[in-house]
This record gives sequence, structure tokens and C-alpha cells, in this order.
Amino acid sequence: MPATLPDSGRRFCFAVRDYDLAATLSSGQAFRWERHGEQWLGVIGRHWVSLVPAAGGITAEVVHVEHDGHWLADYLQTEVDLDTVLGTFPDDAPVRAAVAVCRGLRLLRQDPWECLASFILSSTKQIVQIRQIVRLLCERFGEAIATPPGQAPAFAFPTPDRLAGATEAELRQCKMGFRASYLRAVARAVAEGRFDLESPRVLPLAAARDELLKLPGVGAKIANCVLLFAYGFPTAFPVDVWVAKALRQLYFPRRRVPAARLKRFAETHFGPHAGYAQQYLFHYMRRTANLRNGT
DNA sequence: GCCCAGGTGAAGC
DNA sequence: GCTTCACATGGG
Repeated sequence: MPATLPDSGRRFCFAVRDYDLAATLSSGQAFRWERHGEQWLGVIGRHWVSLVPAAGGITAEVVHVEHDGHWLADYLQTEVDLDTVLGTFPDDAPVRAAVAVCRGLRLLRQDPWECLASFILSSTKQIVQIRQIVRLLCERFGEAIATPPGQAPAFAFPTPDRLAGATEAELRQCKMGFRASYLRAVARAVAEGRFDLESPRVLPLAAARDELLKLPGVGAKIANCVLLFAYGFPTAFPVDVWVAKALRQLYFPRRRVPAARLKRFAETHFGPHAGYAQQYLFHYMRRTANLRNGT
């Protein structure tokens, strides 16, 4: 159980092994982290946060002394024992390769609203573009939050109420295109109490997924992202273009496999932490593609 | 110019 | 049921 040690004022140190901050914060789960050398700056809820890899863990800096760091440990999931998770993965060549390249990659535990809204904005967008859309959305509709002296202004993710009150044209000015109508409709459903963001927490996976699928602009892939990254369902398995490519190339090379077969394989092959395995495959595919491109 | 991007919903077989 | 297409916008 890694202790959270109050350091000098606003600094905390999380003692944690096998935590690759860069892989975790850049792997397309969350879209608001910005790298400055070794330092990562982001916003969690209404907290400005700085994270830096340290010997034996992560050094965090926040604005207010009274914050005990539990919310941050929860977000970062620092108490998850990675060896236990990796030990449940199937022992096959694709997973071994992904773990060899990505060890230390973690799943975060995010706020459901921010996660849901962000992934509604993600469809057929590159991660770099999703980041830009979310940044514009926060700057224009999010509340300013406290930052340390000398730091750039920071904004909370906009509330459902605030986005429900925006026009579709205003949202489109954040470069989200046709996704604006979906975002606005879902913001209104939440703001008006027609959709309860807490309900998926207390439901079994299939029922929680059915709730999310009622929302416009939310299909199987986005629902699984929110179930995995925000609600913490460990077997939710989002299949996007990268993961589909991983499954086809790594498990069924040079074979024509029906989509239904691929879906069944994804649902049964990867074990009790299938969502974690999915994130390893996703990051592995993107990293090896980027290496070939030299980026 | 072209193809693609952490897809979805609607229309067409 | 499954396949095809439109939907905005920007990167490579």
C-alpha cells in the first residue's frame, strides 16, 4: 500500500512501481495533459496538477495545501498492483510484445462526464485533434481554476449545465463539426436529469452499457471507453480502428475474419482485465507505427 | 488532391 | 440481419 507522503506544502510523492507516466497520460485515455520536458501539466476536476516521474514513484504538485491527495491517487490508480493485472493477460506473442514495449502503462480512473463528453468528440478524429477540441471547449466554456504563481491560466472541464446552455453554433466554433449536436443533446439529457451519470456505477456491465447506448452519438466503442476509463469496468473492451488492426494483424494474419468472430474473440480471449490488455494493444500499435514514421 | 482519424446513425439491401 | 454512406475538420 504506497503511502501518500505530504512533502513541502503543495507537493506529494506517490510511491509506486511500474508506472510509466508518459505512456499513461499520452495514450488516448485522457486528452488534457500537456508535456513540458519531464513535467506533465493537467487538470483533474477543479484541481490544477503537475506530475513528474521520480525515483520510486511520482512527484505531484497541487495548488492548495489541504488537498490530501486521495483524489489524485484515485485518478492515477497508483494502488493498483500492475504485476497482478499483467499476470491475468493471455500468454501469447502479441500480448507479450505489447507488454515488452509498454510496461508501466496504466489505466486512469476519470470523471464520467468529462470522459463521456470527450469521447463523444473523439469519433473519426486523431488524438491530436481531440486534444485541440477539448482545449478549446475548456477555454471557452470551463470555469477558471486556481493555478500556482507564474503558471498559465487553467480551466475546469465545462459542466453539463454550461454546455446545455450553449448553442450548437457556439460549440461548432470549437472545431468539433457534426459532433456538436451529439454533445449538446447529451449535455441537455444530463442537465435535465434524463440521464443519471451515477447510474452506471451501480449496474452490471451489460446494463450500464445499455444505459450509455441510449445517448445520441454513443455507440459500442464510445460506451466501452467510458465504461473502462471512467466507471472502471475491467472487461469493457473498446475496439477502435487501431485495436481492430491489432486483432486482425496479430491474431488472424492473412485471413478474412468476419466482424462477429472478431468481436467474440475480443470478448473472450483477454481475461478479467481485458480492458487493460486492450490499452496495451492500442498503445503498442500506435507506438510501433510512430516509430516507423520517425515521430 | 488523396487517405485517414480511439464512430455513429440512417438508409439501403 | 448486414453493408454503405454522410457527417466536419485537420494531419500526413
